[in-house]
Amino acid sequence: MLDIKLIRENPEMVKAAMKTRNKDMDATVDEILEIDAKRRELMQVTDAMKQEQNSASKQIPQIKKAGGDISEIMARMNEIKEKIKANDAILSELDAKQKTLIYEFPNVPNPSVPVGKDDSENVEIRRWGEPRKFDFEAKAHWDLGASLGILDPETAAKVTGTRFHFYKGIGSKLERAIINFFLDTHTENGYTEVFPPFLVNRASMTGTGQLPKFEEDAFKTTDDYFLIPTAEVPVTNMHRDEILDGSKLPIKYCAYSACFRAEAGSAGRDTRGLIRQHQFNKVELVKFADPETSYDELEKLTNDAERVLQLLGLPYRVVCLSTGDIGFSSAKTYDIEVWMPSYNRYVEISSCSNFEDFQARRAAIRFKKDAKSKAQLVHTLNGSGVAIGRTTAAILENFQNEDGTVTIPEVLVKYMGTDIIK
RNA sequence: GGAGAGAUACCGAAGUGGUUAUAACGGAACGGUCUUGAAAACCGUCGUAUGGCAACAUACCGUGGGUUCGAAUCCCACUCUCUCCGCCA
Repeated sequence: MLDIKLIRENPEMVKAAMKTRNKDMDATVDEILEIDAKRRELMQVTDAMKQEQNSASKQIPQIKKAGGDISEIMARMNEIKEKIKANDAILSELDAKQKTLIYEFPNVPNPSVPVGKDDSENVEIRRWGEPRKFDFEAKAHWDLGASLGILDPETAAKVTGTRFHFYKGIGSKLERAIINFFLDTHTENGYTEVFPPFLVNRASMTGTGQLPKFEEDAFKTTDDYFLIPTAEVPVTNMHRDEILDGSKLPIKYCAYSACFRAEAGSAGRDTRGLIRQHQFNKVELVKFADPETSYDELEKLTNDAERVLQLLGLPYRVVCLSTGDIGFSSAKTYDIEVWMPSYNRYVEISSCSNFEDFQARRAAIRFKKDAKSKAQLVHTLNGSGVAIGRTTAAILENFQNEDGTVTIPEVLVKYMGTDIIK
């Protein structure tokens, strides 16, 4: 969430920033400011009454002890008591209203983000590898999955529903091999591996920005636990309400998790294959960084995610999302897109973002530069490193052979115990 | 699932209706004295948020309500943690 002081002091800047996101938030900004002014005014009046109440409460026992008359003071206290109660009720109402508005208010994009109306104005930063030219008719991964007997959406549809998969045999092993390869690569690169809970509470979902605005996108259990849409949620919230040691920054985690997404509003899109599932696997990278270096850390994090694709030999490109396409909580996002022959285009496989202090303010994640300095908000970053299901799809499609077999990338052979799927 | 104990600041912990909750006491941390240096000892400092130009004020004892002129303390509800028993991958 944004700092109320930022909105208070730079309302026009905030309004303009929201317009670059194609969001006219002028009325909301004005409403927030109006509530803020009312709140502060009432707060001053009420605090003064509380002050009177506090000092009177100290005098009462002394007057009583001295045998004085307290009836007059008591009458005044009774009067004040009611007023304070009434004011506090209004104040908490104003607070709640303001909180709702601010919690549902998007982040301000970083000035380096290209201004654009939607994904068509994202800016390509670099490409790696060459999309393969097939001298035979290349199959989509769902067809390969069926012919090789390793992907089974039909049984999953019976057991659960659409947008779920059974992986079978060597296919299941491939998914597992990719997870292990990614975790090994990132831990060798200085990330601490964590295995998080896949269910989190409401406070955690609020901390990273999924709630309250996007509740319909989340799966919720009967006990008010939410299935995580990404490991970003449990891992970032590990340090919720904490003050971190500045000398330990940046803190870097990698985590495997299953991810659960309702995919509300994407009916009819990517209905075949592994691209858009209600449950998918992902290895996530999360960083807690000093604000002074967080944008360097974003570049490094993106490179770290790219590295696993390079090692696999999968062609990809990196795009910087325009203001019209970046997510609610993000200040800047790079998407990594892998070449997917069946789509004949690059498809998102990772999203690397700097949230600046947007999540840290919600989740109260701070750090002290050293023992003497005041606690300040950290910058949080994360990126997929990378999505597993889409990697499986990309491997099947990019490394397929004319006879319907699939060649396993060199780096995965030791995890697979074979160099071919047939 | 049954029984019990607990939640106070960075950590431990005292406080059971007012008159020291910034909060006793101990430790950690920070500054200093001493020392060639370190340790020890001694002295000092050592919460957060909000509002206010400031002086300062207010709020915060797991969370939310209630009683009271006044609540960490009394009442109600809830959450979480720990111990024992049962069950269980």
